[in-house]
Amino acid sequence: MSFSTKGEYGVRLMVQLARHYGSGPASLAGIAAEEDLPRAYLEQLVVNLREAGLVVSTRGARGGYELTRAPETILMSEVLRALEGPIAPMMCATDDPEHAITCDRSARCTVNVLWVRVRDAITGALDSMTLADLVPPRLPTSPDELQGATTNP
Amino acid sequence: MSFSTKGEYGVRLMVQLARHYGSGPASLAGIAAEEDLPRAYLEQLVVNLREAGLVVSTRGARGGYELTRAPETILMSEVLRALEGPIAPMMCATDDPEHAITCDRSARCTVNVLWVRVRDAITGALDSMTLADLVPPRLPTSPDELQGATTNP
DNA sequence: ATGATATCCGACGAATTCACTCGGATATCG
DNA sequence: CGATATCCGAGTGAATTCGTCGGATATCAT
Repeated sequence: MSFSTKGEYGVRLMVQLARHYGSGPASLAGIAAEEDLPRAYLEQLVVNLREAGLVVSTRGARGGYELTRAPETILMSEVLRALEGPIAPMMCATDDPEHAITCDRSARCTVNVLWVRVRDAITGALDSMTLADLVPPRLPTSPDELQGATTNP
Repeated sequence: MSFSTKGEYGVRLMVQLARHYGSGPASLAGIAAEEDLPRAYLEQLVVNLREAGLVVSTRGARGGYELTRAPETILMSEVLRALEGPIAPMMCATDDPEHAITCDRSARCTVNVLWVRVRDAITGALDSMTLADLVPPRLPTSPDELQGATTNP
């Protein structure tokens, strides 16, 4: 019962992109270095994020990835769905109406309600957080930050 | 992001034991037949349930397994912890204080709060349900059920 | 006592998934 | 042109999952 590294690394990747939000594209090589993650593996993860429309890429030198929306508007449920597929603690309780599989036991199956409740609990928690909630706050101790940074813009 | 068949089969096994609760031990062979599950595999799962003190076994002919407590008092969180180990969507957010592993990134890691919230959501959902909630209600349509069964005992 | 029924226990194995790596094609900036 | 990136498909070693199998032990019924 756990998320894979796809979810873990992907979320950390997205947090980094959130930090760079508004300052042009960030390269995977840079993020891989900052987070100490395998670059080639991130390359695979980011495909899902791009296909989900959460990030856009610009190719070539000085290229990279950036968020398509402000971090405050990106729900963690969206991120994890993109990375790990539909949220479903059991195949008979999937999030995705497309992949909904009614098991042959559906009639007499009383266990289903358990998985549905667990699923709803998970999606509820993920819906309640945005990427912005995971971005580490800028420490106001550094003098050069007092220039443009304001706590109440 | 899903539970394994260990969790699925184990819960179904426990539901069957809940149905037989009070009528002596139920054999794995019988349950495997009722639920259409591989008997030899159930044998492995039930070890965890026994070690967790949720069931007791009686060996020999007419033996089997039975719940150690009433279904109403058995939380689903207990069942799934016995079957799948500590509830932890990520290793840095485990349920079990023994296995608590503070990752080396703990200081600067802002993502941890996400997994903790997800974990708490899951455990909350599992804590809110007991085995009794998953036992299919007896249908009152059968005449011979009207004898001893009452909706308000 | 004997045989049928069960749990108990360890080992084994096939299939799948995980967590990557590698090589090269394509696009863009300076 | 050349450095820097994304893009894309394929491959791989290790681990996990999902079982199976064989036999030892314990108990009940006859």
